[in-house]
Amino acid sequence: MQLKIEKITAYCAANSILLTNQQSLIIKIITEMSSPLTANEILHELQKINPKANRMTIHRALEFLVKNGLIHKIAFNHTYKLCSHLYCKHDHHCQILVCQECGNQTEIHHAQITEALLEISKTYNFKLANPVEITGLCTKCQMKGTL
Amino acid sequence: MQLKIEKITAYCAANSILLTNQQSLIIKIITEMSSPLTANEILHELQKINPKANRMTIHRALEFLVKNGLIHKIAFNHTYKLCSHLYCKHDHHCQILVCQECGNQTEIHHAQITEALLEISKTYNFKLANPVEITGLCTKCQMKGTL
DNA sequence: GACACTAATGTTACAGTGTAACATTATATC
DNA sequence: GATATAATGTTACACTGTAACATTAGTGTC
Repeated sequence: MQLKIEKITAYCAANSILLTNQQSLIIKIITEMSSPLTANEILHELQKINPKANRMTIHRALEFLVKNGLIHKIAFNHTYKLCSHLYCKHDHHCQILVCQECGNQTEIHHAQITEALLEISKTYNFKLANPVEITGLCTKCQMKGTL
Repeated sequence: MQLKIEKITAYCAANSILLTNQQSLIIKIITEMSSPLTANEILHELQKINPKANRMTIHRALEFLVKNGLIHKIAFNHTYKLCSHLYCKHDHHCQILVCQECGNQTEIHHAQITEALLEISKTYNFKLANPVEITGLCTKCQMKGTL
């Protein structure tokens, strides 16, 4: 965990990103939680430290963090998670397998898809954002369905 | 336009999907609009015909239509659009380029990505849903950004 | 047709996500 | 310290979606 925080600090320094206290707190909350969090969940955590915090606090910070590439927003279930660029070697493109049932997310970096995406980007003159969300059913939830 | 409606009817017949009047109206609204609609936009259209219609009406119908493969829900900007299976030859997998700025959507069927997705599905035992949303900036909005 | 049963729809109330507009507080710069 | 700028707090709002229950419409059985 400490490792992740250190990498975030290093990343910010390297990209001259200045985090305020509140922004640091929020990214710390996201880092420390094992699963992706919704804005509300982050808010509840933050309010334990800063009772004045409210929705705006969260959304402004999240917008900032997303814009600076520190976290991903997963549109499918409105969750936010640490961007893996910060603690793995993969560089640019990532894909996230999102389970429609349980919301579980698996971040992958698949060369074949990445390559295809780059081709699409050229063909359609479409500037790719990250990550690509691939929705479906995880192994567990497929099993549940057949019970 | 008429063509699309006919294909929908044929698809429903072939898959023994029975649409109620209201469901038919809603899919007609989605079909007739050129761009993907939000639930609210569909509601406003529907209320012109059925003033009693409300949010529940829409969401129940949309859920039904999504489940039966007639329409896609685009999580990124909460819009619904006709599923292209109904009027094109492509069979299973489709990808949608969603512009983060203007919301414009381009549906594509890219063999390379489809192939990669099938591989991922096997590797991770992940049952794919449709479509894959690829977010980014469309050509127009890239231009705007540089002005 | 009367009845029961089921599915669809209407109604009300709520929770969650996100933004706009403006007020206040911190922070930096001179 | 005065001033400008950025961040945060506050209030109010719009939109998306669901839960729970009431009502209506449709279907089959007798």
